Amino acid sequence: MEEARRIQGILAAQLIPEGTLSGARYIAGCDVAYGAEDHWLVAGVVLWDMEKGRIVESRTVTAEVNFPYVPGYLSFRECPPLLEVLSKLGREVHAVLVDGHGIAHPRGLGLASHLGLHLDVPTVGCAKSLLAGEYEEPGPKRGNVGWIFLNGKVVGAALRTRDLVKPVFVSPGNNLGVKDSVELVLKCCRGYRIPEPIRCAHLLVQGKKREGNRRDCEPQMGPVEKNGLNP
DNA sequence: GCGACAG
DNA sequence: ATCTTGTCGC
Repeated sequence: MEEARRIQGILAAQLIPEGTLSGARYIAGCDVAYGAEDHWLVAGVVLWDMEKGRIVESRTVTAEVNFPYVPGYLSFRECPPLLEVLSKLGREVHAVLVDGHGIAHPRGLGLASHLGLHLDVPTVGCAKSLLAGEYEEPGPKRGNVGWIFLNGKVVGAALRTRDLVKPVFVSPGNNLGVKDSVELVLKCCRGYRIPEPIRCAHLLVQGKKREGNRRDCEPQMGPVEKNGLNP
């Protein structure tokens, strides 16, 4: 693990803290679901069309788990499968949203950042809880933000994506700034706390995991809206 | 040493 | 993350 930590230091220095999203239409959202005993996983990606507000493509990949879950080292576990599934997208991708942190990380290299160094588009981390630093409680309304501070710097924001609902923690991965990252996540939220691309990717991998997990063809009728696609 | 700790 | 159904509230 010391080796991984050393690598994070080297890679973090290569991050680009700025970029643009002008004209960004296709946003990829990705997530990972784990099988029994943490032996295998399902990585999935969904391409969200900002213009039409719907999914235009989705892919999944099943693989073996090759790294343990250790807080602060999530990227070594999820980057490989996520990069593979992302490479399967046929259409162009303008930005990537991922379940986890970007630079709001102990050593400045969260999953979104590590992933971003392998891609050529802006990446943004959107986590459900804080990993490092401290944050100011945002106001109660949708769109309200409270900055996340780490080592005296603003590395992200606690964003209220719905009135009176717990905020999500947004931080740039690579090739984008804090403000634009927050703006993108908010624009992707459609009535739920989690931005649509990531929420759909989550439903996608959960569904994939279940069908690969069941033996017979039992009548499956789930609450998963239309198989996790186009809400 | 003690507490924290993405998914 | 995962084990898991219905239920209370905005």
